[in-house]
Parts: sequence; C-alpha cells; structure tokens
Amino acid sequence: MMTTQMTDRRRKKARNAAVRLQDVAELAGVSVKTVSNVVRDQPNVRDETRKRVQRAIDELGYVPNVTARRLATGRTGMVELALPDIRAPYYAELADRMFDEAKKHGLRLLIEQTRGDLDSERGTLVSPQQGLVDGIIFEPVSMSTTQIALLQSRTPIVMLGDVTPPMSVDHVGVDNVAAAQTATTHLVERGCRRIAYLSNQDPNLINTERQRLLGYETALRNAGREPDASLYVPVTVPDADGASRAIEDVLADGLRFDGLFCYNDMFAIGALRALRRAGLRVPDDVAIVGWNDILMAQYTNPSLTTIAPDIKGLCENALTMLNSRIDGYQGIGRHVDVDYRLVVRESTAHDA
Amino acid sequence: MMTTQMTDRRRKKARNAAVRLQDVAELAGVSVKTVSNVVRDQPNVRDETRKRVQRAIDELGYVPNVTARRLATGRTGMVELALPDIRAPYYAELADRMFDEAKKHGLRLLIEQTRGDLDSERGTLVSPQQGLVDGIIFEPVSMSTTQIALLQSRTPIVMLGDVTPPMSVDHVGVDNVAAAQTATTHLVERGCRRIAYLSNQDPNLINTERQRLLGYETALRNAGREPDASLYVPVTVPDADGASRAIEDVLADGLRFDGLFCYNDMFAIGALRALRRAGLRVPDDVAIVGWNDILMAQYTNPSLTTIAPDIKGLCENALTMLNSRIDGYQGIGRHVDVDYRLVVRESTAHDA
DNA sequence: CTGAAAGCGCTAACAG
DNA sequence: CTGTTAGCGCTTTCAG
Repeated sequence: MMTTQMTDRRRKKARNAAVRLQDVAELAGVSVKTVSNVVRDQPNVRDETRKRVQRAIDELGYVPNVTARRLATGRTGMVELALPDIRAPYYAELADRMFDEAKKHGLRLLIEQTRGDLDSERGTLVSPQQGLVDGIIFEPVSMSTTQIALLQSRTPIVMLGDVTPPMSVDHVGVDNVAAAQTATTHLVERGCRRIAYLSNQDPNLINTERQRLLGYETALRNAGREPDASLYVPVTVPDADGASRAIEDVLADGLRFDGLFCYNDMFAIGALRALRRAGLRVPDDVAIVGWNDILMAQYTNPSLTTIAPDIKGLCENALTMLNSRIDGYQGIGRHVDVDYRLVVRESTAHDA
Repeated sequence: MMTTQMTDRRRKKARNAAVRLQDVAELAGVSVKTVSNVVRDQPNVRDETRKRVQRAIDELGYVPNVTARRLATGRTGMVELALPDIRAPYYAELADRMFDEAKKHGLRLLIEQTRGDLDSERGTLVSPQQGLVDGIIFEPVSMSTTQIALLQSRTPIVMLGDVTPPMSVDHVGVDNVAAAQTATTHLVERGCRRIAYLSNQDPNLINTERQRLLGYETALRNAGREPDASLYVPVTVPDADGASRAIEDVLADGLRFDGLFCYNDMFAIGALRALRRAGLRVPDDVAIVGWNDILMAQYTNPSLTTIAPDIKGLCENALTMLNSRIDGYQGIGRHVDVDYRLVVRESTAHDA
C-alpha cells in the first residue's frame, strides 16, 4: 500500500505534475482537512501534527493551487485597476503604489487599460469576466459617475478622481477645486497678469475637468480679475504632443500669456516644448504649474512646479474601501478626499 | 417540475448568485455538454439547438465562470510579465505593448514588479503561485541566465533582453553589441573626441551591460582609439537621479568629455540635468545618446538621440515563443534578436 | 482536534 | 449530434 503511494508520487514528479493536498496528507498520514488547516494557518491542529504535516509539505514541495482554492471559496484574491494608459507616468506611478497597497491587503492587482474611450470603459465595467476579479478600482476619463452608477454590476467598484453627485458608488480623490485654486493663486502671487489654462477639450464632459476650471476661475476672481475665455486652451489629443500642438496653435493665433496652469504634468511638458520652440523662456516669459508631480517633473528643463496629490493615501483609501465592499459592506457610497500640496520648482521661480 | 426550476432561478437572481451552465441547460432543455459546446463555439451542435441555447443564455445573462474553467482545463489564460519597476517609462511602454500582444494571443497579462533585486527576482520565478499563470515573460536585472536556467520551474519562461550562453531558456532581445557600436560610432562621426559611457555599476554582473560596453569599446577601436577606463562612469542607483549624481561627481573630479553614451534614456535625462547645472550645453559641449527611445525622449530639452529597439517585435516574439512552450513545446532554448535603429535628435545635433 | 464526504462550475472522455 | 459521468484541487459543513 505504502509502496503504491510512493510510486504514485514518483510518477507525478516525473510527469512534473503538481503535488496535491492529498499527496501531502498521505505522506503525513493525516486527512486532507488537517493539511488544509496547516496550510492556511488555522487553529485546531495539535503542534506535533502540524510539524509532521509541515515536514511532508517541505519534502514534497507542495504549493497550494490557487485556482482550486478560488473555485471553492468564490474569491479570486485579485482586484482590477482600470486606467486609461499605463504609459502615462502618473498612471504608472499610481499602479506602482497600488501594487504595494494591494499586496498589503493580500490581494493581487490586475491592470486593465481602458484607452480612455467610452466604449471600452463601459466594457471594463460591464463584463469584468465573470469572477476574474473580486473588485475594481476605476479611474474614469470619459464616463460620468452617473453612467457608472447605472451599470453597477455584481462586482464592487471604487472610483478614483471624480467626485460628482450620484454618490452611490465609493470614490476617493483630491479636492480639485481647492487644488486648482492653490495652483492658480500661486501664479497670481508670483505676479502673472494673464494666466491661461491648458486643459481637456470639453470641460462639460468630464467632471474633474470642470472642477479644476472652477478652481482656476475662483482664484482669478478672488484676485479681483474676471476669467477671460480666450485664455482657456483646449487640448484635443490628451498627451504631451497634443498639448504641445495646442500651445503652438494659440501662440500662432497671437494669444499671449505669462502664466499657464496645466491639467497635468504631461500637458505641461508638451507646453514646455512648444514655448521653447516659440522662443519663449520659462519662467521668465511664461510661468507654468502642472498637476500630479510625476517623477519626470524634477527632470524637465526647467523643472516643474506642480500639484502633488497624496497618491499613497489615495491607494490606501481605495483598497480599504474596496475590501470592505468585497467583504459584503452594502452601505451607501463613501467619499474621501486625500491631501495635496503645491511643489514649487523652477517653472515658477521668481526672476533671478 | 418546471415551476420549481423557475423558482430556483429566481431565487438565484435575487441572491445575486451567478447563473451556471446547468441553469442554461435546464432552460433550453438540453444537456450541460451541449451548452458548453455552444458557449465555446464548438462544432457538432445543430443550428436549431444552438439558437435555442443562445436564447437561454441571453435570457439568463449567463457568463462562463473563468475559475471553474481553469480548474477543469488546467489553463489560466494568464501570463506574467515580470519587470523591475513599472514607473520606469521603458517598462511601462513595454507593458503597454505586451498587453496588446497578449490580447491577440487570447491571454491576459499580469504585471509583477521585481524591484530588480536578486531575492525578489528569484522569488518571482521560484514560487509563481502554483497555477496562477501559464507562463512568465521575465526581464531580469540582477539574475544571470545561468541562475535562471538552474531553477527552471514547471512554468514556461521567456527571457527578455539578455543573451548569454546557457541557451536552455528562450529569450528575445536586441543585439546589444551592435546597437552600442552604432550609438558610439554616431558620436565618433559627429566629431566627439572624448566619449564617456554612463552605465550600471558593475558590468561583470549584468550581461546586457557587458555587451553594450563591448560595443562601445569596439566602436572606439574601429575609430582607431583606445578605450579610456576613466571615461567609464558608473551609476550606483539605477535611475535618473542616480545618473545625475554620477555625472555631477565625475565633473567635480575634473573629468571632461564631449560625448556621452548612456545605458538608457533615464540615465541620459539625469545626465542632462547634471550637465545643465554644471553650465555645460548639450549638444554643443557634450553630445548625448540614450537607449530605448521612451516617449519622453522627444520632450527633453534638448530632445534625445537614442537607440530605438523594436518593442513590438520584442513582444510578438516573446508571446509567440511562450505560447508554444505553453502548448507543450519542449525543444531547446530559442533566441531571437529584434531590430533596432538610431533615432537622431537634438542631443547630438551638429553645431549650428 | 481530526476525518469523511459533498460540493464550487466547468471540461472531457465515453457512450449512445 | 447530444447526454452521462467522472474528475480538476480545494474548502467546508457535519460528525466523531
């Protein structure tokens, strides 16, 4: 009998087949249940038994089969982070933090790129392959919270960034109005007279966008100035290149400004290039403020003054909220604003 | 009888429980097997039956349970991309391409950050949680191919970048020697007299490193110059900041050079900052060549001349090779070199 | 404290 | 062309 078992295990090893809970149980002379208890560090196992089982585990090199465990528990232990484009430094840095945070929560993170268009954003939410992940952390670009709330699926969701009314879905972000105000005020105080705002095409579609615009305008009004619509510079393709072109275009059209508040650092980097090509100096001719404080913001020439959201806090909160939903919390949507600060660098330095 | 089934389904819906293959089978009045066949688009189903089943599927909103399928087939449909740090633009861009390529192969990509240290690189390979992924694409930084070959686990692996002898494991990369030679020769032809090489600390540890150094030296020799060890500038912490500091240090020590070949674009970006702070102009005082052609290389000031590897080709080859291993291919290690080209930008422009 | 047995939802022979 | 049945490897009552 014993011989037969040994042979079985040998054959397995030869075939390179995985060692199962049962193989360990047989070697240790206990039931599967006991081995399972040992593996999962559950109580109710005599110390001596535990040791014996552990030896068997080591000898056989047993590793639990995640898939089987999932089928039995109904949990995948994976959460999805849906973001537009991992190549955008901010998202890469966000993902990096989220990886760490997920690990702390005993979860594995799956990145899904939405490309920022409506259809694939919807697709991500509508069919999160049945049971592939336990929950989703979602950074929307094109979808409004309202739309998202409508197609609430079985899978728990936490939203990043946005903060608009239908509060049925959890989300965590920064106070966009306040931060945009801080950024703009910084330009005002630095002495900029004409402050342009470089941002996405249609502020009515995206809520985040609308809020930052509001902050920008509020700051101007507080300084006793009336916002000037001609100073609103829309970017068609939301990357550095699109921003660069947008600035080139308005400069060619004769627009003049000495301060520029950018929707994000990549826009700022694009603007930097366009201004340089136009022979304008930063910060002497135009002072610039970005948003996100991506790593690269320290390496641009000149380095970039920017709004730095507390990404770590963002991730911690998102994962904590998501976890509670996964654990069955059914309450109404919760909303958290994390800190931010203004990091001042060369792009808004005072004239030497 | 029929009534009981309906009730069951209703109850399920109420409990928000998932619809199973069997539920569909009952509604359609066929066996599970047939439904399974329809779901997986297998032949051997009469057209009429297929339609009936499809209706049932739609009505119930059935979605296959990936986990159960996995357990039954032994395939997860996921592959892991293990890289040092997703925040490094090159890796983010690589991941982006790999996501697309994986999708084409019907696979889902899981990112794993190794942080580039030996222990966690080993950890990634040694215990790829039993059955989490079908295969691994691995971009090593600290581990040598030899070490990797030794701990070959049950999970198929394809290596990225490196190209060293123990050819038992598949890998795909670029011809580092040739590309480094191209880069260096470009600096020589531009008229640089003293060309420094900014690279990782210990070229003996990392093979890629060694090869690029070889290419650099070969180019110099071909130009009739003897490589000068003092022009080898080692970077301790492998990021832009580390590179920046390394350049600052050697400049402070009085090292002078008019050409700089960098291990990667982030090093080049760090160097750019250090040179700027030292009051040296690029390319007038120092011409620079980077490696990878990250998106940002177009936005630095000045923009960066760099070696652009064919990342798409890299991803395609890696996934194809991995897939064949997953499908059971047992042959010896295969090696593919993908194309590269030199992209010339401002950092090596000729003096105006 | 430990064991036996019944699933989790799907696939894969093997019959028919 | 379709149905039956036995797993995949683990967790989990429920007994003992």
